[in-house]
Amino acid sequence: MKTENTAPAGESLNFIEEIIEADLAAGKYQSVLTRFPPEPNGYLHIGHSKSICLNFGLAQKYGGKTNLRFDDTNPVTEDTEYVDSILEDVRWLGFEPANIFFASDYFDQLYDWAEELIMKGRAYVDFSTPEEVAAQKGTPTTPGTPNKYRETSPEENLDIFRRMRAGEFPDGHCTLRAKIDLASPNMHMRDPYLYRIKHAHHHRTGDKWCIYPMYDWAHGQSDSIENITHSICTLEFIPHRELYEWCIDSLGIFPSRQYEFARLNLTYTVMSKRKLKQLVEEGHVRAWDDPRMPTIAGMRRRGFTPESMRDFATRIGIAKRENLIELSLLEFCIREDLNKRALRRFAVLNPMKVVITNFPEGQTEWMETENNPEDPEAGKRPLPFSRELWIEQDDFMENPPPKYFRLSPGGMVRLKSAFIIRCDETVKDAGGNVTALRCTYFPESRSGQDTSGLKVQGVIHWLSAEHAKTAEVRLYDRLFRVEDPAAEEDFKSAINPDSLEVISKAFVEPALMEAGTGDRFQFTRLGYFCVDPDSGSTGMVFNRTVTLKDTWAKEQKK
RNA sequence: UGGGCCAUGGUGUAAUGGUAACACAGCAGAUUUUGGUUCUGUUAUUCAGGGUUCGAGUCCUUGUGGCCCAACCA
Repeated sequence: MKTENTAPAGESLNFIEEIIEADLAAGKYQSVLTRFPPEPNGYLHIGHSKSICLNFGLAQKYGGKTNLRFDDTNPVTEDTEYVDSILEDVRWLGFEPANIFFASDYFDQLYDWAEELIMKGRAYVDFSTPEEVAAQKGTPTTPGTPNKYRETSPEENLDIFRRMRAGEFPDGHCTLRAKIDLASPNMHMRDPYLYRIKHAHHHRTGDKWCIYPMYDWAHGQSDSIENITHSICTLEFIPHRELYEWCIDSLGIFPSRQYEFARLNLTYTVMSKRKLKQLVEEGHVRAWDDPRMPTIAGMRRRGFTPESMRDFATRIGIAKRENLIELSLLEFCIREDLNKRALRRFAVLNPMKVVITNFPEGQTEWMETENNPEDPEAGKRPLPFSRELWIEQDDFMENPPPKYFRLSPGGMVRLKSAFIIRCDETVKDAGGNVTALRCTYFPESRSGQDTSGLKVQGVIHWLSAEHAKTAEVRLYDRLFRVEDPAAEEDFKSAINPDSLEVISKAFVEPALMEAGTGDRFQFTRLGYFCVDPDSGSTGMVFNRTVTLKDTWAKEQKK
């Protein structure tokens, strides 16, 4: 019993919570309104999960609300498939948006504001090519130079802009640019693009528009329209903040404010949508929801729980420092969650036949074993024991090293929840490989009523060969061989060729055949597994979510 | 070489001028019919120099290092 009495340490806040509490204390806002603004051009990944947990978590903590807003200003890369998956993923994580909006809901308003800006003399239509504009922008160390379009009158600009909207010009013919400061040390303030011409079909507005607003012209105003108080994004948007505020100030609208935190990086993982998309499209993984992918859909299929992902998000914290989180923390989170909840089942992945020579043929004796030692309420289940069994190949060694607790010639081991057996004889094939074991069991060593007086160090799992069913089991390993694949010259060269191992004929308890898609189990001594949606009439398929901690394997590597 | 952001154990995150802590990882041990779980112990931290102060991880200053910014992407 601990008697130490530490002072009631005040809860520590992350820097965004500090800002919010200061704003609330100052009466700046009555309540907190955040938003999660994904672009529907790919699937959400665990980095987005960090952002979702932050935005929704802040709102929950301070009695506010969070909108889901699809940032759909670029019709050529966006698709409703992604809209659907994003909404599903947000809800699966356990959050319900207060509103579901689209930046495209605001296209009319955004357009009107652009005309307003033109009439104020703060925007102009530019017919320069992208190359010309780049040259005119200068470099970070040299100021840009204005071109003739910068001096076009508001009236003429308005006329041309309206013709842009009317579809008079082809793609790329001209753009609308803000007239700010070509000498600004912030490159984003050197007359940024506001609108570009794209004769493209939009997933929501159809063919209504042939000009589309750029991110910088859409995002801050969208926040403002929704009265977002704290607009939270990642570090790379810091240079955009000045422009974000310029737009809002120029229009005199609700002053949403932007704050930036460091995105999540995970060891042995890539986290950019572009790279993830590449993995999918080039077939390095099967799909966006491949269980090896760090996408929310992939992790769900892999067997992660929403609870474990939220727990992970809180444990990694929020700060402005670049970070690279160790995968072991994620594994800890899912193991901790599943250890308490997952029912135990026996499965033998790499089978070795064991014949109990002193057990009668054709006879079955029923054992009983707990469903979850961490949860007595989970109850017990019967387990059939018979003359021929399957055990794991790893649980037998002909020439064992010191401290090997499992079965070896002449050695004894306990079959969990059943009997102690002794290995009397090995059966070998022509190549000298051990193919089966002939063992003796000790009837008086029955689990729970052991009067044998025998002591063994090892306990292994097993399955009655007569009763076992077969299933496919997919074992996953990290997708990359190096800690930071994104730092490689070519990240794909770091792909782990052994990230998937398929065991097409593993043995499992009969009870497992009734499991439904997504059900999670601990295969005793092996790891956590869940039922893959590929399961069906042709058989059950299990995905390994994560192994159990294995201090013996670690010892072996030394 | 313009501007911006950042710097605390191996990895993250706290400490809000007053004993550098928590988690993961590591190591050692106890318990265990999962080499799991649980429990105990333990290793290891303020980028560098200067300054202010009774006292600096924190404030000032000069460096150093890392990251970001010149897409008709977000």
